[in-house]
Amino acid sequence: MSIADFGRVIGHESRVAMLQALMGGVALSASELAWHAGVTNQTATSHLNELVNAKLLYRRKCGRFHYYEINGDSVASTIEKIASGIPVKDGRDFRRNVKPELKKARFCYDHLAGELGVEISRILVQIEALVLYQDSFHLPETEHPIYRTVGIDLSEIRKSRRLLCPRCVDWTERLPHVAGAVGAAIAAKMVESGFIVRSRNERSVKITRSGRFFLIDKLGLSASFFV
Amino acid sequence: MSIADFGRVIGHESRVAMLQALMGGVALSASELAWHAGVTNQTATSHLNELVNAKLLYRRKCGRFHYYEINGDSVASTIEKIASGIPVKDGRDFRRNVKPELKKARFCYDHLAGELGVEISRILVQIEALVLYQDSFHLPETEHPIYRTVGIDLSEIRKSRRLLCPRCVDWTERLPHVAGAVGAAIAAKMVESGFIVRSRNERSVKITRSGRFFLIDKLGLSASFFV
DNA sequence: AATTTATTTCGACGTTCATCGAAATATATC
DNA sequence: GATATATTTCGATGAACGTCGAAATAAATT
Repeated sequence: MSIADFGRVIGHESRVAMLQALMGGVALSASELAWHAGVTNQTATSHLNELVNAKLLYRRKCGRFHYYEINGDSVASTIEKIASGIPVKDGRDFRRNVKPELKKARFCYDHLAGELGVEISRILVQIEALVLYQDSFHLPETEHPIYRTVGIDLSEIRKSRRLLCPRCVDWTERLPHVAGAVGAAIAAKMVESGFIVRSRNERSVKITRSGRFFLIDKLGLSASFFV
Repeated sequence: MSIADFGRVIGHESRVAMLQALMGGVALSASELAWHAGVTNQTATSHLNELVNAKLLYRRKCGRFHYYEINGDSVASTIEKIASGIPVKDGRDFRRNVKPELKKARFCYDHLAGELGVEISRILVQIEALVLYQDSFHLPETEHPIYRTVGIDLSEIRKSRRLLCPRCVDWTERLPHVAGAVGAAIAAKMVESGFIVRSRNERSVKITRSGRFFLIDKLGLSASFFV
């Protein structure tokens, strides 16, 4: 593949957003990547086909889910080199301009991101309801009771062909939050229980009063988190 | 500049051809780069403006000549990283498919390239009519008599605002040949003297019988060069 | 078997990009 | 001053690209 072909493939924000979402070796599904790129699934399919044909991404099917990952270290390091080596017009840290409500808590496709997503993930690891092993989340062999407390039946979730708990890198916090079936189940159950509500712009999330109580009392979040 | 912007800028063969012609730190003029890219000067101007705006190239004027060079080591190393790190569809060495007559001797804009261009440059360095210093050609302080022998008046050429003897990297030989005012003068004088003639396709060059005599007798090329 | 979810295919539409002929401008040379 | 060379500007043209609605396909779930 020539330099020009490579340039052409990465020369669009949608494809770059997908690549960046996958940096760090995680696998994400087509719909999740469509969300990250801010396009419809049809457009995402078109872009993903190009990335796979260019051998930048690797695709594997798992039931009806199509998972994509970066195709090797050399691709990742090339993207990193471009990101770090090219002259910038504007060196400002884009994170300074994130709306506070998006930074605090928001949906990332169908799971939680932002400070809330990161903090929940961190606490689940701390109480050993999740294991962070070699930069990836895993469920422990013995089911932690917190899932029942929240109303999540892990044995049912385990039956899914969807990845259970891939690590999603938070673009505002630059720390990981849990995605996949477990991440989605946590988010769905919190909506169902009235602990969080989606805001009108469908991205940011408001934590309700009962949600605040639940997060402090049951999950052990610090009260200072809500200041 | 974002990854996508960078990708878009290098995502066309014409701009990549210009960047590649400039790898190694040489400076080439707009018309020379148009030639390398295989486009008209108007098209080249458009592309060069983009490369300069993206801060990949640096432009400086010298009289009516506009010279371009790679804008720093980080740009060069990023391009090299892309060239070496990306997955290739077809690993064949493209040089295998070069027509023999193009490989042997051809014009590169207005100076000689191919085996002939490289060999003439090598011999000029050997007899100290050119100095290869820090990967660049230079004229020696004392004018070498070979130029008068060929019919070239260096004192007149020195008056030109054009670069005298930049190093042009031969894409078939991967060795340098001399470009600029000196390179052009050598080629022009050899045409004028009937030592070489342009072929009908305007790229390859045929060495005439008298040219062969001249190159062996006056410049010291080995007879085996013409086998 | 019916319904739902994930993804792809199809086709239309609008935008972006790269090209060059003609003409103009800037910088020499004669 | 006239002419030549290097380069740019202008405008038109055609190709390439990215989008999504509608519909279809594949793999679940009910």
